[in-house]
Amino acid sequence: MSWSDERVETLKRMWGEGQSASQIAKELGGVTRNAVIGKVHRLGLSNRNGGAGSAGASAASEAPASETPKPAPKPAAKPSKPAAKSASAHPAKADPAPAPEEDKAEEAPAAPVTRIKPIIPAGQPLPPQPSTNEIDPKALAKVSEVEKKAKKLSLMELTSRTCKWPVGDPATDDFWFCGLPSQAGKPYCEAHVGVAFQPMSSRRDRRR
DNA sequence: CCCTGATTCGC
DNA sequence: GCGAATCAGG
Repeated sequence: MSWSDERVETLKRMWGEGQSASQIAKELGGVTRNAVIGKVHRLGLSNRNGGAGSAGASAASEAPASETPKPAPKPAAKPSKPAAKSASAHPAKADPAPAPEEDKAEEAPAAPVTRIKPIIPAGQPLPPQPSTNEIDPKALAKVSEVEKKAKKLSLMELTSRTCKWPVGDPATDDFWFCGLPSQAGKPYCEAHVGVAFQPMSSRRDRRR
């Protein structure tokens, strides 16, 4: 397999979308993630800058970017999920979130999305915006989505790499663990890691 | 343990 | 130029 123009294009696109090298390799087929990474480097787009031509030119100091101009209002999320405290306090409460349909440019088989979630106000292109953070709304939305396809594992079915996020009330029959694949040493899947580890900022105190 | 990207170096 | 092996995190 060689790096045909098309393949390189796909590589660039996916890399730009923030896809991991292994994902790209899998998509392209016939190459390993090493090959992908190697190519990425050779193309000089190892860093996620690439974009905006402006190659070379001054490369002295980087803008500190004190504040990201994000006009996106915060739709008072409804976080009932507990934030991992010190080293105890396990979350054990789940509220019947409506599970909004989050749709990306991924393969969406047949998702009758009737309700669109206008998180982004301005109707601009909105390319793969890295977004500094802003996990709250998104993370919560993802959790809701995730809980829909959670494997609902029982305690004994949990393995080293299954998400151990508890859902439901342990006192009822409606209790299970997420069970989705956790990634690295973390006890939770990506989505739950997102809510478990709050930036320690955000709502100082909750209204109650 | 699983994953990530980064780098090296023989080809 | 290519990519497996290796390195260095998480």
